[in-house]
Amino acid sequence: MSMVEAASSRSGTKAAREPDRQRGIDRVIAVLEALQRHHAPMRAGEIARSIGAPRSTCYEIVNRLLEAEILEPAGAEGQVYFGRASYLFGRAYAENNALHRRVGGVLESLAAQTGAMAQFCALRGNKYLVLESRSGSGLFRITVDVGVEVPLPWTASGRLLLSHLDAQEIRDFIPPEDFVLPTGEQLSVDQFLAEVEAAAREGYSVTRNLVDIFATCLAVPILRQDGSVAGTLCLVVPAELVAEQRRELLDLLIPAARQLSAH
Amino acid sequence: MSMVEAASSRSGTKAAREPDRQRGIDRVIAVLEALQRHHAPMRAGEIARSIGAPRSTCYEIVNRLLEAEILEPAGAEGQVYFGRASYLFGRAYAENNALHRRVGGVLESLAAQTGAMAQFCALRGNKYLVLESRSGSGLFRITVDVGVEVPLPWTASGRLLLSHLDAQEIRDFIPPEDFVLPTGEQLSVDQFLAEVEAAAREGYSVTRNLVDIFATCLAVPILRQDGSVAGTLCLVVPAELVAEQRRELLDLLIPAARQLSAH
DNA sequence: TGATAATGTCCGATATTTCAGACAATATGA
DNA sequence: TCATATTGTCTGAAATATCGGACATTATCA
Repeated sequence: MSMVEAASSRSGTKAAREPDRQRGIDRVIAVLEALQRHHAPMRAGEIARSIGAPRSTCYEIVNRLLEAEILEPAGAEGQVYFGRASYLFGRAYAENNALHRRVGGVLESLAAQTGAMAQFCALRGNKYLVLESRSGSGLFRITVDVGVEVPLPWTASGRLLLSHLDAQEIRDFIPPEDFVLPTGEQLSVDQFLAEVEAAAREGYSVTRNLVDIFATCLAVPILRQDGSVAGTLCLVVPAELVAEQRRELLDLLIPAARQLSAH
Repeated sequence: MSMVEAASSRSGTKAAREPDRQRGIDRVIAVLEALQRHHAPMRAGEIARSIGAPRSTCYEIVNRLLEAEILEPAGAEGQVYFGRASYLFGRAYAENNALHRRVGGVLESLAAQTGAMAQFCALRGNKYLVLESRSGSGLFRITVDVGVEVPLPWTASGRLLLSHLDAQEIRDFIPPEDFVLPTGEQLSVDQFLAEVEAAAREGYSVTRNLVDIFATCLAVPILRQDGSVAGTLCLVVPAELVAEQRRELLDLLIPAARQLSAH
């Protein structure tokens, strides 16, 4: 229920107009999520359009959030974006969350040892999300901005993050358009399901040339105490890998993820 | 106690009239600020007490914020703290804010060059706040957690952050109890005002043994285009400094702050 | 240049939300 | 053991914040 609601509020630009009038707190959350999705400063009017709220309401809310420094002016023409208070809330989260705290160091050492981009990823709604990343030493870098949502079928991690669902649930969970890769190619649902199953069996997932032309992505799950997947560690390398290189990287990645998993 | 805490919640704003009923959005903000001040997970009931809100209202709001992942469960006994969404909002701020982005690198190089703790600080309400810090190489480290509010008279930066106020305004601005140093010693208001004036004249401020027994703190202002103080850069060293050492550190600090100031 | 579309602010009515208090279920302590 | 305090959940009703729309300004563009 809440999942569906949250998912639709995140993905749906023009969600069905359910009640005539929405709760204030929901509007506040919608404003913040809209800004995060847009990933750049917006004007109050734009935000109102994007969340389907009356302009007057949106101005009211934005102004109050500005006062609290949760938002701040950003840009010369009345745009707003996240403010200092938001920053401090985020720091507080990172400091307090044991997993997150440990992830930083692990990513750093992975990036240093492999020269690749190392990332910590998780599920959010029905999308994949990079929560933390460290770039390797390589000249060419493959980056996904932290906080940007990406369709699950586009990523190696996506094959690991669905282990709590069965085949039918996965079909229902992922919107059909997400099976169209950024290259324009259509990924077959059956193939994806097979890959999800294989990933669960093997305990890792490797994909090639999915998002970018020349990139291999290796992902392994970080597990909670109950065995469910809390997130993934993943390495992105701008190259084909021979079997031996692949093994080497997995031999670094798997212990790293085990170290982060609840014992 | 709860009233005191609630009233002090952001000093200056519209503290005056408290109607028996508060806006939902204000309650949301109060909840988030209470958690940030407390700097640790809290239960819904505790939060209610700390912000002076009815318990039922507080539960309602906390539950909605949990759904949005702005808060998340933290601790075995129903405590909550900032969640993943808060983290992403904070990252978004840090990525978008030009000053903040540049500060990271500058602090790093200051910490590396001096071996001291380097911090980026600003004014928030009538308190001093560390927004970013990098620790030096030294064995003994002097740290203030990011996001913790500290009375202005306790810090070197505090002498620089008040340049927009005149003497009388400063007297009104800073609560009397803030002139009691953590050592228990009472700082005279006149002396503080003299130091503020000196800091403005010199363009830097150095304090000794204010917060901790063996620490010298050097701070210089980062200026906005209009000449007002946007924040400070500061170095904390666990030692007395002879004039020459002091000069050396200032010669690193001052250009660093100029580099960050709007040209 | 005039016509059209946005922007930011303000207002009154009413649908929604806050609040107080009751409640059962636990925790705490004498 | 009983008495007392605390927790999390619900409820109805009063109070207010949301909403639609109007209003001047300011952009945009034919």
